[in-house]
Amino acid sequence: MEFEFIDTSLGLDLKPNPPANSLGDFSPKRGDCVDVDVERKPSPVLKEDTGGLVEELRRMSTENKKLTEMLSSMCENYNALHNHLKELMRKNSDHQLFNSRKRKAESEDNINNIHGSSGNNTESISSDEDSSKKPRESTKGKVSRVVVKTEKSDNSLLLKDGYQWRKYGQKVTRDNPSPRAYFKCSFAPTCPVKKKVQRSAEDQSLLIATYEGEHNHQQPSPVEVSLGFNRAATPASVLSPASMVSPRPTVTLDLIQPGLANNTAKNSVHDVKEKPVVQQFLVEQMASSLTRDPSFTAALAAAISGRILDQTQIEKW
DNA sequence: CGTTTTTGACCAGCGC
DNA sequence: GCGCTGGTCAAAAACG
Repeated sequence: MEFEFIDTSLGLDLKPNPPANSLGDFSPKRGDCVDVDVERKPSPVLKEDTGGLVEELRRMSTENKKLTEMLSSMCENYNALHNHLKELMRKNSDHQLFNSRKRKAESEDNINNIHGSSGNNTESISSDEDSSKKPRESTKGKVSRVVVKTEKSDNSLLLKDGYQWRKYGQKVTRDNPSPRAYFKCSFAPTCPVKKKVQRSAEDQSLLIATYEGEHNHQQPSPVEVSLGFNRAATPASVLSPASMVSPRPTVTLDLIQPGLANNTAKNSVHDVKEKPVVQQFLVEQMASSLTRDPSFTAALAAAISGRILDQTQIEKW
């Protein structure tokens, strides 16, 4: 599985005939705006026919500029969020609290919490308060807990983390009124990894996922996930398939930056295994919220149609 | 029609 | 041994 960037594009090719200047660097410049020179002299023959078109072109050009400004504003917000995220992750790595609250002589062995936090969706390290497990479970592989902040309205216990899970049980536990869901990794038949997901008793918006064992296979690629390898994903958390379908280089967020998950140099862009799940959550959440925003999609559609129209007009001239 | 989810039943560990 | 509890199984239902 080799991908360096998480493609959050909406799967829309904004450039029927892509110019040299690509949007790929996610830093929109004023120059990206299609500044159609509507003042340039049309031929006398076309003058009458194109009067209305020129008017429309002018309007679309204005609209285009407006959209570019919106995009710039969005980029600024994104950068601010990104910085905030980095700040939070740095704090989290400083506050790795491992509680030794354990029942009886049960010696906890494999608690590996290497997940960070993100702006909207928050994953954080937590003590293993669930260690009141049967001895047979403590002999299994690694146990890690992830806390994910979800929307209040999202009541599902389904959690998209890049793997394919099959739910095999649900139980209401004594210490928490919220039911606990049990999942097995179903991407590989022999994968022993299990996951328990339960809402926090204190904060219903927090989903606590407990992972047991290690995957004996690679993480499914986004394409595989989009093709239905992750059907357990809830509609509220799943990324719009449109963002996965475009093979062309569109707007791409490079969220994988050294030191984002931990500060070691080995956490390079190419090291997919080290990539924390949280980054996918963040990207998916951002893309999801964007695609769910009717005003954004409407503006996007207007921009696309404007560009296409611009393109055809330029070609005609 | 194959896969996934739901849900009641069952099992095993633990405390009394 | 009994009851409680967490975890798993498996048949039925739901879904795509």
